[in-house]
Amino acid sequence: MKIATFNINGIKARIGALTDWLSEAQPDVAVLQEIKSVDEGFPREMFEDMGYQVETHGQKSFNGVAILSKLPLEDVRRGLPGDAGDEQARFIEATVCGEVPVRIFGLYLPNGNPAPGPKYDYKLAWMARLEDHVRAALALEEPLVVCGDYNIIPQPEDAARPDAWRKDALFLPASREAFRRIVALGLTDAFRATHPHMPPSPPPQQFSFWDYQAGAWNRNDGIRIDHLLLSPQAADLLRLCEIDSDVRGREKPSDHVPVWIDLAA
DNA sequence: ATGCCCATTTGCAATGGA
Repeated sequence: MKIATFNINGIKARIGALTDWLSEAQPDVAVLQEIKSVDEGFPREMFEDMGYQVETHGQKSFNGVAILSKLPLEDVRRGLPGDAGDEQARFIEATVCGEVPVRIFGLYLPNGNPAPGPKYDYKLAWMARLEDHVRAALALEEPLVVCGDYNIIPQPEDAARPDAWRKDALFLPASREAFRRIVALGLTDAFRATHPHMPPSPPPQQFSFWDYQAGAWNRNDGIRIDHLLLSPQAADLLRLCEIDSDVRGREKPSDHVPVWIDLAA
């Protein structure tokens, strides 16, 4: 089962790039962030015609998440529990009914800049809610994939220029601590698990985001902020995790690229 | 040190992104 996460930065602007990538990559499940569309505005028929079931949780102009799946989806839920007053569309979950059922959490974690400030407080509060929700899901001891745009640079090796991010909400110590607390519940970073750091020959750096500005892509000035975290039962099925970096060099690209796993399920 | 670019908006300048 191939499961991909992809921040598309606007569905209207990305219809061509997304359908091209889906056609060639053929993921069973595509978890999307920043659709920047209300549910009624999402071109669902286009993806249904490609064989996908389409579940969206959108809002006007900003944010918005979706799950496209070639396998049946069950128990679709929208919104991150823990704050009934939170109106930002940043979370969707569903169970993919393959040979082995896999629960998928699709998230678009708040950016949090500028830090400190109310936006940063919202980011940390959102992460605390995510931690609670993941803890409860892990208690079921089933295959679970918690994936999306985390807006977190976990380690210095996940940025081309880590010093440039020291005071940014994506790399502040409190942000990374909150991320580590979630991982420490018992999740495995699929990319790190399949691309282990083995000094003195570390693997080449790979990123999932390059800013549109200042020729970041051409200079490979990127960061790795899109992650797939796996429960132990999902990690047991992990075969492969790769980043489709070449997508960033195409026409009208998103500033993020797809990251995907292959599970033996 | 600052801005660079891109997407969206009951749009034509402002906001959010990271």
